[in-house]
Amino acid sequence: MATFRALQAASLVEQAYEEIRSAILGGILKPGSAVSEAAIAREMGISRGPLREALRLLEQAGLVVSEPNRGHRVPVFTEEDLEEFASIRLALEGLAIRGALEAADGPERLREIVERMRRASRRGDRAAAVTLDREFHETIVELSGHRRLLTVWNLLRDQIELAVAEISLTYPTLAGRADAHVPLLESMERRDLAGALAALESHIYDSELLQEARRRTGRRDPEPSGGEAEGAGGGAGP
Amino acid sequence: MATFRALQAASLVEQAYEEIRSAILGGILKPGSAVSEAAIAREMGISRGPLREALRLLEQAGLVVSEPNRGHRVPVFTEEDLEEFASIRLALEGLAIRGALEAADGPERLREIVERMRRASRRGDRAAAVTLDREFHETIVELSGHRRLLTVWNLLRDQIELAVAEISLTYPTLAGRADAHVPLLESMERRDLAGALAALESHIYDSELLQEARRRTGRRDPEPSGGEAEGAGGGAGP
DNA sequence: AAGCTGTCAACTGTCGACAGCTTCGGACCG
DNA sequence: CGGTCCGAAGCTGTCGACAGTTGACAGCTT
Repeated sequence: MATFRALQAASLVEQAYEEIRSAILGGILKPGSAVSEAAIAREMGISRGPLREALRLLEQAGLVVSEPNRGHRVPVFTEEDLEEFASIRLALEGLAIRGALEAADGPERLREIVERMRRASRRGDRAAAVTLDREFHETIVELSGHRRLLTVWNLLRDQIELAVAEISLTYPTLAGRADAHVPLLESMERRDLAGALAALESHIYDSELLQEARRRTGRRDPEPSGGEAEGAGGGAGP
Repeated sequence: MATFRALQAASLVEQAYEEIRSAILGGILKPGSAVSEAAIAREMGISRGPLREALRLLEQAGLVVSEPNRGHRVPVFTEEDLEEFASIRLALEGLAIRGALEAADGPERLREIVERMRRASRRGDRAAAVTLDREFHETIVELSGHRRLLTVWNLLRDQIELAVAEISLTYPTLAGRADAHVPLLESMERRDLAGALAALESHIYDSELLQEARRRTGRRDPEPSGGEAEGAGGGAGP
């Protein structure tokens, strides 16, 4: 068992990536605002080369958008984008749950996170609650042991977080955040795949935020006719 | 009616990206071989700056891997990786099918691709068959009208194609490629969601290639108990 | 006054050069 | 003869500078 993990001099590209990423997610760089190479490079005291590479990566991750010769900006997301992200999340996390159900210590780890989340929202620590929310879902993906899935999910995560942050600026309070995870958690503790998928779906699709967003845009819930929770549909598995 | 279409100077980064990408997918850069910045820059007659950016993008897309101060290489995939990709594909394309079923001209466009694929394999044009295979699945994703899904899928597509190309070097023939798409196509023509999902699952999971790969590694089919195709991905978006 | 054209500042796109790290091969020593 | 040390070569990581493009503004023409 290793005592120390390998240290690694983070390259300027990685450092710049992280710095800009957290500035965007932290709301320091506001949606729609320009992200100037030259200005940031000056501020960080590095040359533009590494910064350009970092920006290219951020662009591929969806945290900035760019126009040729016009520079980079923080993207502006709409409620429609949230719907798109929600459906992808549902597909990917649904896949993750299947794998996570086979991890012995899965429910235990998840329950602990929910507990911490509950404490955080009880003491009004909004930032911690958001972090724990992300950690909950990330843990499910990790528990699945699916390396590529984790990669893809990570790439989407930041983008989703940014979109949520933008939209949720208008709806300040998200009280029962922790409780929203309980049905999913309990299904997983029962090793109930179908139930967990259904719980995940309503957790993601029927979140306060999306509900509110739909209300604002005056759209109806998607698929009013089609079976919505057929979660464990075609049991045609081999 | 405009007479001229907008011109756009393709940046060296994009050109280099495309060039290297097709060299990797085309097998000119072999799995495991080094991808040297300096050498390629010399060959292309450009400086290393744009090339580095292109390589960073390729890295994020999974077409090259890099170690700090050690340079870049074409990754070597295993049969296990194929399983991972298959499950992600299934989740994402399952989501795509829901949206694609609402596109009026969907089945028509897909049927035409299958026809061309059939003709291609009849005349032994392997390259065309592979391209059409990819086009078939890409069309499904496009038909869904889900922009983010298309982005994510595109990012994975190259990686999957590379993995398949590497593994399939050992199994040269893939005869009935076109026919493998027929059950899925027919389910979609009947607007049968459950059937289409099941067909997609067996198309992806029971492909000749994966079967053979499993045989070689001596592993059993994954998840002998659980249903695999009820892909979470609930109500499709608008 | 309206529209077009010329100019300008700021920015991105690209380049060549230097510094540090890694690797490989040969010289040296036991 | 084998192991170790050292230096050269090649590579990546980074930098500062130059060229090309863009959008805005001022000035001219009709």
